Amino acid sequence: MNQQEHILKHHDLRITQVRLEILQYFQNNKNALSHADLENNFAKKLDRVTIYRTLTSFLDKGLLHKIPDDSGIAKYGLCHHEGIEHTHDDDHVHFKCRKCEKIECLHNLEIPKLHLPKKYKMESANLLIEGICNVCNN
Amino acid sequence: MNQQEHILKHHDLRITQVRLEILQYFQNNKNALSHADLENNFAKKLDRVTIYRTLTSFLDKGLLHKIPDDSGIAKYGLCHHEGIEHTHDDDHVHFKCRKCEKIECLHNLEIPKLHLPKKYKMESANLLIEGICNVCNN
DNA sequence: CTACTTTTGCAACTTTATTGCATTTTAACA
DNA sequence: TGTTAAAATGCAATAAAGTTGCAAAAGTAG
Repeated sequence: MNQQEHILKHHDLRITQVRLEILQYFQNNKNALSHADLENNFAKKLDRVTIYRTLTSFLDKGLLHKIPDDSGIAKYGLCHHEGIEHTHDDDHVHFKCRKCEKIECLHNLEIPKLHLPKKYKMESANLLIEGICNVCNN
Repeated sequence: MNQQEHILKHHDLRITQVRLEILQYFQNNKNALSHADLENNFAKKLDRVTIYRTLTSFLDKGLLHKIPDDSGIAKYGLCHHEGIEHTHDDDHVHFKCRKCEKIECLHNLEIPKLHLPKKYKMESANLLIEGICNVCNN
């Protein structure tokens, strides 16, 4: 059983050709991907609906997370605890470049603690930073 | 000239019946609103397209801001410097309730400073916190 | 009031996402 | 390994979200 198969198994997902390919594509790509990105990449090869359903099941099983974005188009990124055991990391920092429009996860950054108003209970947090990324900043 | 008319004028927007009503609706509603929310509220009264275009022009003129959300549906909230002069506040903290699904702006909170990796330039930041809001937390 | 510009509503269309169902693939177990 | 039950896939149809072009109506400056 190779690495990807292991990851699927570990997330309680059946091992299928489609899932292996989509997982691989996410692994090869450090940026957040939308359904449209996948559809283009797998043009003719995979059905639109299959891609939607694969994204949904990856999401349900905690292999992917949704990335909040103000574009109005859902984007997804790998959760970075596929290796072996790890508690789920609910907090993410994402960076969206104003120039190239790409979104990436900044895994090494932590969201600072914050004091919420009374009776609010925080369960997760997502910080979206916009600006110019290291590639475009020359 | 009443308060709303003043706000429109101040944002370089023509004063029209449609805009006054939509602005009023945002003012009466402390939560983030989607196009669908407006469409329901103004059912039959306003055209879908007019609502889209009004949202867009409010956005362009800085009267509304988009709220990043992982639902894949664009949401909008009032920028809180309509009163008189004020520099544009690019940073927002939003709270989304897992129960009632409502999103609200937490105006009094500030996003803590963060140290970005080399060559990244930050221009704005949006923090989305999910959990249970004060109303649902009983 | 007039002339000009912007906004609105309608119709058509594109893009994004969902649902139902028949067929194929996966995985468990004899 | 072959058989079977359950889940995944592809296709067709449909729904929901967002956009474009154009003519009529409303707003604004002189």
